[in-house]
Amino acid sequence: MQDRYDPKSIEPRWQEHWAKKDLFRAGTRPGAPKKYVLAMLPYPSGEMHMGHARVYAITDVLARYARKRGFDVLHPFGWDSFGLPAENAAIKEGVHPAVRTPRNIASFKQDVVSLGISVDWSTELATSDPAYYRWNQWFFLRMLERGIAYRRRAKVNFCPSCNTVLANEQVEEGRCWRCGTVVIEREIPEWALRITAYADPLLEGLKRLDWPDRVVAMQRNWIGRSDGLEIDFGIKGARGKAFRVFTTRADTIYGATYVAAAPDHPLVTALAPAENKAELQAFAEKVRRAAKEVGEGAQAAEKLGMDTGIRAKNPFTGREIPVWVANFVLAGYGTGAVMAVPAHDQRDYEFALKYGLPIPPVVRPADDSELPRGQAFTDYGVLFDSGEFSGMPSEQARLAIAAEAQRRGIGQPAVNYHLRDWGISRQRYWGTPIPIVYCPKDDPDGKGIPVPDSQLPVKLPDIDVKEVLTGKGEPPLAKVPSWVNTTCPICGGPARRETETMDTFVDSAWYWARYLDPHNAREPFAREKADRWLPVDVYVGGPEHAVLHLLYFRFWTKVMKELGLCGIEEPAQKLVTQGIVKGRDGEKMSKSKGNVVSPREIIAEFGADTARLFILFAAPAEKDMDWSDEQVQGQHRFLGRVFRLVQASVPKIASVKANGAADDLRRRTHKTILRVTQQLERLQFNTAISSLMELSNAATDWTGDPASLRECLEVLVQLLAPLAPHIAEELWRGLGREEELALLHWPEADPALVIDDAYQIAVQVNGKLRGEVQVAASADDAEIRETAARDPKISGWLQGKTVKKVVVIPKRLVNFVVA
RNA sequence: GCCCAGGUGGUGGAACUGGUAGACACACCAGCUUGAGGGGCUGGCGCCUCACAGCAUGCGAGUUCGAAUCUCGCCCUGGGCACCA
Repeated sequence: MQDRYDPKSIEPRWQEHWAKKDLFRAGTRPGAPKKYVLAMLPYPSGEMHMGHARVYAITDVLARYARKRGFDVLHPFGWDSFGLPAENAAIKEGVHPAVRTPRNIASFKQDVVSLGISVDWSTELATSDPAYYRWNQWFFLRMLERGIAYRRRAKVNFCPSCNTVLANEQVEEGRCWRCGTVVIEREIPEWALRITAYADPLLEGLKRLDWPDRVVAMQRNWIGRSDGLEIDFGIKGARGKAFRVFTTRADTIYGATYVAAAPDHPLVTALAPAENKAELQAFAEKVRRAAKEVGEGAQAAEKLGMDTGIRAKNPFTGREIPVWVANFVLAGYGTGAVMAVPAHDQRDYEFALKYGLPIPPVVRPADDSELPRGQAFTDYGVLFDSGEFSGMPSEQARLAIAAEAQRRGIGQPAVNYHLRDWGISRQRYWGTPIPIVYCPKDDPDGKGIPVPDSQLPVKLPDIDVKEVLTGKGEPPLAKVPSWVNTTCPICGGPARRETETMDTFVDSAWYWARYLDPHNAREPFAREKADRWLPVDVYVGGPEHAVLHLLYFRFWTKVMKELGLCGIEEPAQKLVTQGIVKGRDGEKMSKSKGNVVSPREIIAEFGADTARLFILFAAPAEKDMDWSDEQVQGQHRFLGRVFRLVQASVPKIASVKANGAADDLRRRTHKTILRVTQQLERLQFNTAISSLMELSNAATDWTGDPASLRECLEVLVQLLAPLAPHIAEELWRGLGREEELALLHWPEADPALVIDDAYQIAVQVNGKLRGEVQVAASADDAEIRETAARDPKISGWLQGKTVKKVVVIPKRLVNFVVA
């Protein structure tokens, strides 16, 4: 043991020891229960940042703790190495992504190692490796066979800066999630995955997960299921034609005074009187342009509309009502047309007010209060002026009216979702090629012909970076004729490859399953391994993925189950979303603010153990935290104190043997085992560290039996091991122990020592604290009451009063209620 | 507007299923240590008080012997969604 706490010399030594002995390899305890601890797949930037350090500190404590609890632990690592940053850097600097990426990985990996993270590196994978992405292609082909993957021509979100299409989930307030550029709408053919077919299972599965409420709520909102009725509003002078509308408030149908359709609704274009057509077209064009320009804050836009001249019939009142086009009706949701009930829908109300349309109320509040003035009454209530349904409560009327519509054959129950299918085509180079070819002979419509499995992987071609990665024009792969031009798998004639690549969220949708079997060349992973290791027990990562990655990876799991690859419905049982680490100024760390604190710098200065302890101590895992240099030093001082404590104690305790004394220090020691165990189980790392500080303080003050001190220090080091593993190893050997600390079984609390034989209990008079008394654990209520009443401080408060009631809570308090 | 999370000392944060609010740290103050540059040790530290008492967990009610914790109403902060019919 060295004479001074010097992490710089201790830490690399133990990191080397762990690696040499291969201590963190999964699958080495076949009979033991498994634990799969997973950190979200990082993009390999050249250097780890504090957010990463926080994630890995958390997963590492859990992995190390689980190993010491006897679990067979899988704590894997890999790289999300496809993606835009590498490609953009290539455009700027001319360095091929395939050159830059391995350099970045090596550098990042060194950071992970130097933080002391107990990774099983035999699992390591990189998504840009053809051995990995061939299985993306394989999954795509399986989905194609099942109709889950399909080609569509749709309006898509296009980021002009990233020069690519984005999925719905990748647009935030009308802007690109990555670069913040306002997204524009384009109509481009693309490949999409039918995630909407899984909307209900995705919704259902949320109920059984141990995930943070906010993430569950976000997913639920994102999926956005709404239950309602689709019903036809017949059109005057057009027999058999009708505006089909979707409503969740069928109970208000007697108040529907007009139909509002999306400006480009096909029936409007088809049926509007000739004299209105030009104007309608101009209106539609105007709305389209506004939508494009505004992008965000769309609700602020003024409601605009135009009477189409078409007349429809309200199927319940039988009255003729006008059909308007309105800028607030979305072509892509529901049926692209709504029945407008101005008295009971705020949007319809504002619109009706503006254009002078009637606003007849048909639902009144259930409590007989007045209908609100100047706005719509949108709550459920009781129907009136609604024919045979008058007097019915809304909840009931919704169903009754739907049933009647169904009976008359003009409507049926319908469900709508906010969730859209996942468009995965990207007009970029550094991603998985979509395994499709187009043959003019066998595929004249350009639907796409799947590349046969035997030809997978379709590898990315090597390219001249300057020529191909220009950031402009058609997709980069289209500029590589030698790659684009291929032969048709059906006729063998000339054909062209699909030149777009897959969204990188495909890569991260299933990497966690590939970790189980990263070198399997026959299948994505073996079923038996899936059965052993899945689902992930604890998944740790940033909350920013609440509706991106975390939705896609749930979807992918359901598909994998359908394909028989695994038996699980949900990929991760427990999710921890760690808070962000802010800079010294309390602002989010960013290069432009110049407030970035790098883990490298902290490890170099104070060591990995200090960095880990600080990160874990500063705040509960899910909360944001501010960087504080003072607190970092505090943790460094704590480790220094523990180091000196052990060092100074060694001569005193070297030769003592345990003697089973039940003194204060031993009690404390065993209570601490119990508490820290519970705290780690609950992921309360900050209080676990406080408990260790308390124990260390108690040991420092101890002047009693050296045997108790020895046990205390050994336990202290054991409990510290998952949190600050390097110093723990060093001290463990310093105490003369030779076992592999990282695998050595977690200490157990002696039940006899965690129960005290006397307690300090609080004494209250009328609920106010008036004193404390010491009572034996064996004392019954009457004895406790007596002892408390006799206490001089208390008796003063009781003097001359009548005791009406006494509440005794064993081990805690006595409360005298007096008058 | 809707949905989530959260408001506790100078600061980060503790407080088991309602039971001694402020653990553990940081900062600060006083003292000790004559190798003062992020060193070690001892003590103090919610507010108001010399003390006793009193007041304190965003605000206001309520339930209870007893509320940071439960209920209702409001305010504020952070995050998400947002013309979704």
